[in-house]
Amino acid sequence: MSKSDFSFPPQLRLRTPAAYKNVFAQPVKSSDKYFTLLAIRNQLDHPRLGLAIAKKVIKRAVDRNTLKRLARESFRLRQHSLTALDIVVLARRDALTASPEVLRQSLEKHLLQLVKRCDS
RNA sequence: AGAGUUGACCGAACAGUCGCUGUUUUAUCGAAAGAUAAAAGGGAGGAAAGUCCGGGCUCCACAGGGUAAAGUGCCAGGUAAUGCCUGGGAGGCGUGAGCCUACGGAAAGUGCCACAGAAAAUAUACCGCCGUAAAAGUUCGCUUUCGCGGUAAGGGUGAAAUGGUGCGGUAAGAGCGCACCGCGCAACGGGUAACCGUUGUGGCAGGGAAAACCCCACUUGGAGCAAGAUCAAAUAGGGAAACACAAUGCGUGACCCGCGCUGUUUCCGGGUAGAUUGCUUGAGCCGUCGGGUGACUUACGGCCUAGAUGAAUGACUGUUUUAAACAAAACCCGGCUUACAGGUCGACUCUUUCU
RNA sequence: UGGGUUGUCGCCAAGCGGUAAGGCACGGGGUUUUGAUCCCCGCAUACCAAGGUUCGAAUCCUUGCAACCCAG
Repeated sequence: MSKSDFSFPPQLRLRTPAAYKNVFAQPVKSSDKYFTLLAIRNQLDHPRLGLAIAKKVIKRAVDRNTLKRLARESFRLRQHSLTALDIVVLARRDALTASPEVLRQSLEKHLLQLVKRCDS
């Protein structure tokens, strides 16, 4: 966390299947009817974000992209309050019908909760 | 003014802040590969969709031929190619502009047409109609019954019944004859052709269905960028190329004929995870002048217009006819089909009114 | 992204152009002291959708919509 800006370079993303597998193995969970977030502590000095928006759950490509953007934006603006965590965001079916404002609040809440739980 | 027909186009715009992703330039670090920073400039569609067709590209197979299978189906042209497009013909719909059509062959063959009906395709004879032998009855006109023969006008069935209408003709009838229409054949004329017109002639024979099998003509090798290529930890063992070639057996990507293998010589790596590449300059776009009825196209000039890889276009604020539809590239093109708020322009038709 | 398969009552399913079997479930009745079993009756409700071919389509053709499988 050397930078003080809100950028979102490739280092802050999960990039390999192995990294995803690691998160899915023994995660700390936080979920509601819109999203399920999984997290695990990593060995780096910054958080990383992964997205798993299933085609089976969200049918249309436009909706999938919209949800991904929401999740990235939320992560980007919150990254300084997050510790060294690998986070994966899973979408659920109800996220399709919810408004962007509700989804954003949901994501913020989950991120804060994950930080609290991983610390404890 | 109203109601339509048709061709083409747009697909919220602008400004600011914070972010994402390629490209170029500069600077710093570095032996290099490259990394970081700054600036400039680029960054989803008309359908990017469905994957219904056609190609490019790549690998496999491949002398070539035959069979099968699949597709297409009026004619001509366009095109890289097509099941697409254009023009023409024929049939149908609409007052019209215009629109629609899987539109070859049913006398090459096989099969099918339930129920009903006499008969569903070699026509047949149930009720009728007509003639007539015999018998019975008789008011001597004829009637009835049962046979035989003729007939396809009428009846009823059915989705569909073996040319239609009229006149003649006949015992009753019948293309039996005639006229018109329809159909077939031939000649001539027009047209590249599909086809059209005119004349003559036959004398009516064989309904439907080929999106039943099929016949005829034409087309098609198989798989797909997760194709494939390069570098290359691990692991297992040989692998590759060239030349020659008889039999058996084996293999062979629809099948068969066919084809390949074994022997000799030469060379040395192999290929999983992963990385790089394929990856965007292309049957490209725009314009002008010619050619063509048109689809399209010759020549010339100009332009570079996404290339990601857990996968980029977003968020916030402000203004404007206001809360902006359908919808997201993943190798690339040409079509088709389907979805779509709202809007712009051109051409044409009909109705009403006015001049 | 590419390749392929399938859609028939609430569920499982048969159906080879001629008016949609069967089983389970469900409802009613009978048998039984009661229940199960068994028997009888019913189930107004089903061919994924829209066009086309045909006299007639669940079946043939075209287009679309869903669901599922495979490669990775």
